[in-house]
Amino acid sequence: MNFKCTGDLENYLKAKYADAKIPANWSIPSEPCPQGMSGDITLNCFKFAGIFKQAPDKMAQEAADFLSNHADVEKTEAVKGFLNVTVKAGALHRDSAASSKQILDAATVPASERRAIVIEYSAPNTNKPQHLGHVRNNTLGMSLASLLQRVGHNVTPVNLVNDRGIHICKSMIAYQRFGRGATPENTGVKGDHFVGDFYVKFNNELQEQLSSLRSAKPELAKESDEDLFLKTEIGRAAQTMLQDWEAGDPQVRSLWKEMNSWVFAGFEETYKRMGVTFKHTYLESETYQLGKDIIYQALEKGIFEKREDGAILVDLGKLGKKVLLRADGTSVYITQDIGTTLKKYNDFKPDTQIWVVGDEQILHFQMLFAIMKKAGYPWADSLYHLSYGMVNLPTGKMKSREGTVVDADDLFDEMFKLAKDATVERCGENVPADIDERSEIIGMGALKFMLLKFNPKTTMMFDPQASVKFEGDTGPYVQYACARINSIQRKAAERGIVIDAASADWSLLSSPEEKALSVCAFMYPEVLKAAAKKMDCSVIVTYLLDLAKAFSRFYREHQVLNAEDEKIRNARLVLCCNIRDILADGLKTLTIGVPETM
RNA sequence: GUUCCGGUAGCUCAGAGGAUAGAGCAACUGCCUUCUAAGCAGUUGGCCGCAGGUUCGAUUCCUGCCCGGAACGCCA
Repeated sequence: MNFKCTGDLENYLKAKYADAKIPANWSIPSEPCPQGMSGDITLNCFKFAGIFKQAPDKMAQEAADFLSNHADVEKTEAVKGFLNVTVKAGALHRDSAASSKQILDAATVPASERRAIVIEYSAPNTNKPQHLGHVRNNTLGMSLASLLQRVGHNVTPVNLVNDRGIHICKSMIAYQRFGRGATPENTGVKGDHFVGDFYVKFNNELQEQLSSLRSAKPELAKESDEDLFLKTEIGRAAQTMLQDWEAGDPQVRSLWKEMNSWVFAGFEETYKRMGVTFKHTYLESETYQLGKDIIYQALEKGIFEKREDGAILVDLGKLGKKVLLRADGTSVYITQDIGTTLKKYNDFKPDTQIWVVGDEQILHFQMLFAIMKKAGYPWADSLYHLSYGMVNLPTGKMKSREGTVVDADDLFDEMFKLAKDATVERCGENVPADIDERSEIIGMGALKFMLLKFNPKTTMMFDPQASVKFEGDTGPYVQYACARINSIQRKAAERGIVIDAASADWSLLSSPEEKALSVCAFMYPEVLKAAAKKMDCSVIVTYLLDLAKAFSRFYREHQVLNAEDEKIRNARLVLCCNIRDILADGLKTLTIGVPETM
């Protein structure tokens, strides 16, 4: 999308400087004119004066000369290398917010740039329920998948559940000892929490055995918990169970299946509440064997090496050496990732694979990609780790030992309650029938929006106190702008007012607030595409706040339904509905809903 | 020790080789007989970690240093 006047300027410059080397798909980007400057849009001539071998200020002057004679332009003002352009209201709105469809359609990449993308996120362990860290992962993953899909890519979101390993055995051992036939059904406890409680019980018992061990054998007192793990009775029991699991012991497998099924049922509820869906869920228990196969094949080809003790490892040069299989042939963490990566490739033949995983695993993924490359998969170059920072609390890191872990389900409940309280307070006695649905949309919207506000790389601080506020730069602020427009539209319908986009007279909307609103709307396609390119939804969050703010200023200054006359009223109604469409599209892209009223 | 990420307003965070560095929160001041005050307007608040370098121009790029975080497991 472009303004007609700047498009004409482009053609003018191209014709005038016929021998200039103009980049393919070049166009003059229009930016909103900064506060305090006189103009609607700004052309930054520093950016393109070089193409025409002109000094920026001369370029700006030349563009000013051309544009000041353009039918759409009211006035120009060249300041150094910047050109501030005041566009006539009719042309400004016509080229921007006049059609939300045109704006929304422009927010897609050309067919030649569309890719098939597999994006893996969430990747929980099945030994305990999800917490705030997972919520950030889920939110980043689902929003990124949604964004990439929105701009035209073919996206396959997948989950990889870490459903085997020592951590699950810990919960299983504790259940065998302390479970007494309890189930999520007969206790009414959500399945993932139920299993997680036994994980805690295991650790409590382990701590007791560790301290008895340390007091019995003072020479061991200084050794770490990890080093002493196998010296405890319960630690050995867990280890034995893991070996039994790998050996396929039917009883162990049966308990494992049952406890995992409880966890899956619990996760399903959490996912449903967040709106998380996957095209496919991989289980580590089903992919680690493939990883082993790949490793043995590469070993035969001499790509990987076998150490004297039988362990298989690979030399990754700068990244160091990495063990891929232990001496006893059992797999390590990266083994299953090797298998899963190939399986995902075979299943979906993507152009690229993305992993949404925390930044503490940067080296892990560098190694994984290097291993895939070494193993001979040419597509290894297209693999991408979207790493994100941890979530801290005002008190510091979340620590399960100190009980500061913020549980996902609790958090959702809290956000819901806050939204509901706020809504009830506003409604007074007329509590609407859909209060619960509405509160869920607002509460979950506030949470997701807050998590997406930070760019993914940022180690962010989550302040539960501050998060309870739905004022300022929040999801509800943007939802509120939509709800107000919805309300206007409803009232227009009640009064029998027909909104006629085709006959809107845009020249009537010449106030600064109206023009700023349209200029901001104009930016939407570029914002979405830039966000997709950066794989960063915080770009969209910032933009939606800007657009909602522009609307709030407009709303304060101008009457819509009670406008001076019917023509102005109609144009403003069209403008408002189109802004609402963009806001709603942006929120939807972030997987955030919009309540009809607030 | 090596590598990576960060250091911008009291707090949480944007920004970006270019105009006067922004927003929210917090503090203070106004605005609800008018389409929803989850709102709007305003005031206060900045050696953009420090020192060099490149450039017409650096808070942004480069180098060094200081501070904070992370990774460097046959844990996941």
